Amino acid sequence: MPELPEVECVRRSLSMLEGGLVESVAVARRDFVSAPSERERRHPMAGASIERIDRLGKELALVEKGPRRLRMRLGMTGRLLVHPVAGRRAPARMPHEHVRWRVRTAAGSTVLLRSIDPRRFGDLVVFDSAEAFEADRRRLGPDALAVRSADLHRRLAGTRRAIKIALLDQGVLAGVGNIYADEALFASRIHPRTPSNRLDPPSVDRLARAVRRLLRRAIESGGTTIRDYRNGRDEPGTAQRHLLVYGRGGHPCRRCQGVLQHAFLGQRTTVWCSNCQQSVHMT
DNA sequence: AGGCGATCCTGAGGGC
DNA sequence: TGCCCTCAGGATCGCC
Repeated sequence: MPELPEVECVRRSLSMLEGGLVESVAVARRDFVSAPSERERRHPMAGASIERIDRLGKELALVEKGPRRLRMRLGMTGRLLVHPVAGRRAPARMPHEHVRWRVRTAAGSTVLLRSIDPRRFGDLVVFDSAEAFEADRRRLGPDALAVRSADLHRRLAGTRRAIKIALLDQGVLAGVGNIYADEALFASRIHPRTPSNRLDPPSVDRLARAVRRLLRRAIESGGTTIRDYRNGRDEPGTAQRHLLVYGRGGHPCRRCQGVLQHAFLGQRTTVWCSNCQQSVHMT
């Protein structure tokens, strides 16, 4: 469920971990973790000296001052929560808490990082080398927050798939999900069924600008919370207030007052305004 | 190549 | 109140 802005807000809320040391790890659900060895699967990132938490698209990575990398994907319902540990007693396991790390921070306090994911569409993957991690990351296209118009145009020129489908393909563009895809297409006045390779450079430029602006503003609002999303401090965001089309099928368009259309496209609910987004005429 | 369906799961919300 | 059905912010795989 979290898309790029939500994942970035989680990343920022984990900043106190940078420079910290992983003192212990407890895995409650081993099938939530993949790793190159059974030992690492049982104790992912044990003993790591944390260099930083980084992000590409919707994927986070815990990077140690050593060869290991932990890829963290939140799927639809994943959360990463950090909170201080007062005293020696560890808090009780939360429902669907699959892994917890005890971290001694650079500031000298002790915190708990917990991975919680009810639906388990997310996952945790340990890589034993920077090279293996980088190879995995090559699946992903450019980060949507900084995508260049010319780059996006080149990637869309090679496919006839509907633009809505292409935007959701993380190999084309990393970070856009169902909410921001619909919002960006509305903002740039592009019909979701438009074949990607039929978008001219000015249209792709409007789209790229809309994607960057919407994601940036959503981050500033702390992300979009429809139901589950919370950052690492368990705080919801407020970007849902700015949504113009997502979840509004059948309701009036904010721009022209016409009725917003909705249909399934690529197995995802897609909402658009057939008056404002006319780049393809329905047959 | 790409469209489609199934799959992995749990929980919230609506209708009756 | 309770039960059943539908839907959900994601990603992958196999089949045609």
